[in-house]
Amino acid sequence: MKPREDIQNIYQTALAVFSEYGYQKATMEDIAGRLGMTKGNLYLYVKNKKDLYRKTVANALLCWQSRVLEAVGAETDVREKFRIMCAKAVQYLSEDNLLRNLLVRDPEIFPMFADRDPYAGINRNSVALIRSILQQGIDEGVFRPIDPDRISEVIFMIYKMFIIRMYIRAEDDRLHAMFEDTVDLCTRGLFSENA
Amino acid sequence: MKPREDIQNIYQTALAVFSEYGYQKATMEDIAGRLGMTKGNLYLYVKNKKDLYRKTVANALLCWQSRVLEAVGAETDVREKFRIMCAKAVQYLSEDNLLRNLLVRDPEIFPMFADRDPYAGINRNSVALIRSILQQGIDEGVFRPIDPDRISEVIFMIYKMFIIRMYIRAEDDRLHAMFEDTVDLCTRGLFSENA
DNA sequence: AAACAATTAAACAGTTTGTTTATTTATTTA
DNA sequence: TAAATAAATAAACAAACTGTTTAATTGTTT
Repeated sequence: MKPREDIQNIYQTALAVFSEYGYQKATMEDIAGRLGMTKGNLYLYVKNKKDLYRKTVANALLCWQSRVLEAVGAETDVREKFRIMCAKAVQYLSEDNLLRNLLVRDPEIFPMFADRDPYAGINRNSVALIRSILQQGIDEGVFRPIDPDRISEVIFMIYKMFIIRMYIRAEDDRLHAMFEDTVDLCTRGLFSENA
Repeated sequence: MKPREDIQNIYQTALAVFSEYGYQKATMEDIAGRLGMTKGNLYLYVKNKKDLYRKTVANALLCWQSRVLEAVGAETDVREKFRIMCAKAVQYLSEDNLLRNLLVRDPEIFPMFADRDPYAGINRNSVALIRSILQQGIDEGVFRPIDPDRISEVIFMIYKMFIIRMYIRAEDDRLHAMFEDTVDLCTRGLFSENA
């Protein structure tokens, strides 16, 4: 007979608790209580608190990422793919109060300058998505023949900078406008074609 | 030489911490840290944690109440006084994220049906304000000669019901409209004067 | 009814917290 | 400038809490 509790539900519930209280103040008893079980039972589903936290965060980042992937996949025009990717990445985060609040509480999840990125694997997937769109654009002759490896890292760095600014001050609408400006600048360039 | 820390600042800082984490998870070390002192020092300013919480809440309720009192005092027409009192009471709470969040975490602060009200003294002041406006209106012949003692309790009960509904679901705009409907119903009655 | 699975309740070691107090640092006074 | 006083920190302490494990109980399946 399989376990009665779904691990996805555990991650979602854990996310809510970690988001509200942060890693330190959230207790295994809090999470177990929200799940309607005792903390002893929770240990049958998860290794320990730190592992639960790490997996909870990873799960949330993956969900966010896969939503973007899905939105992009629905497009055919490579330029639209790029624009959709940029727009949805930001939109889906702004809609996810739990993940955003968690990022506020634990900025190390998504560091700007840290030596080591705890979720590097997941972020590499994001870079890979960017790279695949750039490559497709170049192959179709719709994008200029830039270095897709390097430029995908650059785009991810810029994107990350905006994400960090946005979740710190979610209500600053100027940031959204500036982000759109940046997408426009990257896609259409600065120079007028007639110059 | 007087204490270096202002008790009002302590209450305001404590409110922020209790609001964010709730009484249980908030620690004296959290509060002291926000104040830039050690928890040992904090005990020179406050008796103990429970006492600090009680006074912090009382202080927040008094601030809210005195802002309403001040807005009402600026009016001369008794009908406007009544409308302003109703409107500002709700508006000031909706603007106070810290107090509202604290009420969400600890509904016993402002109970609907509890046997005992922990802040009865402060709430009696609110009832007294309502009563004084009703009495002035009756004295001036502008209000119908209702029982000011009883009706002030009734108005406070209705007001409390709305407050509780509002801080539980702060984003439900229908409640604001319904509250205004209620104020209108109370002030102008249901029957048309021409009937 | 027995076996197995899932969960709870209890236990435990380590950590944290509320509170107090000894010590140190800062300020004032003579 | 030294002594006295005030304010704060650091350390201590008892109690409570927490992460984790395990014995006992309850639920389900065979």
